[in-house]
Amino acid sequence: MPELPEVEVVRAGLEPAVAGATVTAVNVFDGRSLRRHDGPSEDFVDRMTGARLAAPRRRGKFLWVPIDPPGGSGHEAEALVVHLGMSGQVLLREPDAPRDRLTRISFDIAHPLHPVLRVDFVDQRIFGSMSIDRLVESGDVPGDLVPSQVSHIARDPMDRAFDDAAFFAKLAKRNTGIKRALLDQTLISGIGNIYADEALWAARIHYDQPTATLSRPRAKTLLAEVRLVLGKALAEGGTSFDAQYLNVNGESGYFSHSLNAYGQQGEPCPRCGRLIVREQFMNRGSHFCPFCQRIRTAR
DNA sequence: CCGGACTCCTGGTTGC
DNA sequence: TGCAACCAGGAGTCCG
Repeated sequence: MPELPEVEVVRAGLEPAVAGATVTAVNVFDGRSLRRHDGPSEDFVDRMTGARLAAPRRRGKFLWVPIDPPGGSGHEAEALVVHLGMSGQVLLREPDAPRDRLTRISFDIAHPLHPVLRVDFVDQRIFGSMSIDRLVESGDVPGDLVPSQVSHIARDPMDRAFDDAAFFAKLAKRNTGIKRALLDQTLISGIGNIYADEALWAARIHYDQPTATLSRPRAKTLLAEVRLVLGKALAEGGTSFDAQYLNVNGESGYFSHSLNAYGQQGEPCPRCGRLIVREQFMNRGSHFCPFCQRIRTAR
């Protein structure tokens, strides 16, 4: 599932292609991908056609491209918001390249510095979406704008303005399990099931350890491991990235060959050799080492 | 505030 | 071989 590293790879790859480009045509093949757009498909097409695109931005798993609509000034700031959901991909293609069967939305873009390109939004399961949204003040950093539908999403741990101390304080006040907290995008964003399991394994913390009983040093270790695992994935996603084609979902985008816990049930724990277990938790799988990762009770 | 259930959805895999 | 059931889960909403 696309998590922070995969979305960041898309953002970075998209940037040189779309920043400064103009949308010359929009095709909506499946309106269900506009579920989060406030208006019909025609409205989306009308407002995107002719729009000038700025450099894409990201918070957590949300991606957006600020747009300058053809109308010009007087209009409030807007952005094309992209969420990849479970299976979304953004592909940059030559204008005449064949389309993926599961392409839901497609844009033709013209750029003053390079040839016309096509941007395809491919999404098998349609949990992802595109929408036009207005930009609002993020609230903590003046002048920092985010789409209104992203305003409740916390900053992600790779964000310079992420406040470690505030995160630890909120964590301590929560009355819940640590994995639930890691997956709560309003507390810390960008982490999904894969990297949650990986970071918890690295920090030797059980997924259901109550947040209130997690000592400050262990919480610090966990946040450091979160950043480490996201950073590694980012580096690997970056190396396999081909400037011509952005591929989000493919196995290549994930550093599946370096997973220690996720999907490793039945395999020996790389640290202690005991078998990794998979348990059902929060309607999904939780993978962990039952020896390295035990719930610690406060004494 | 918290957690569980439910919704969106389809391709690939499993099981009979 | 054929087909149906099952599984994957990000995020929002609703309810107890």
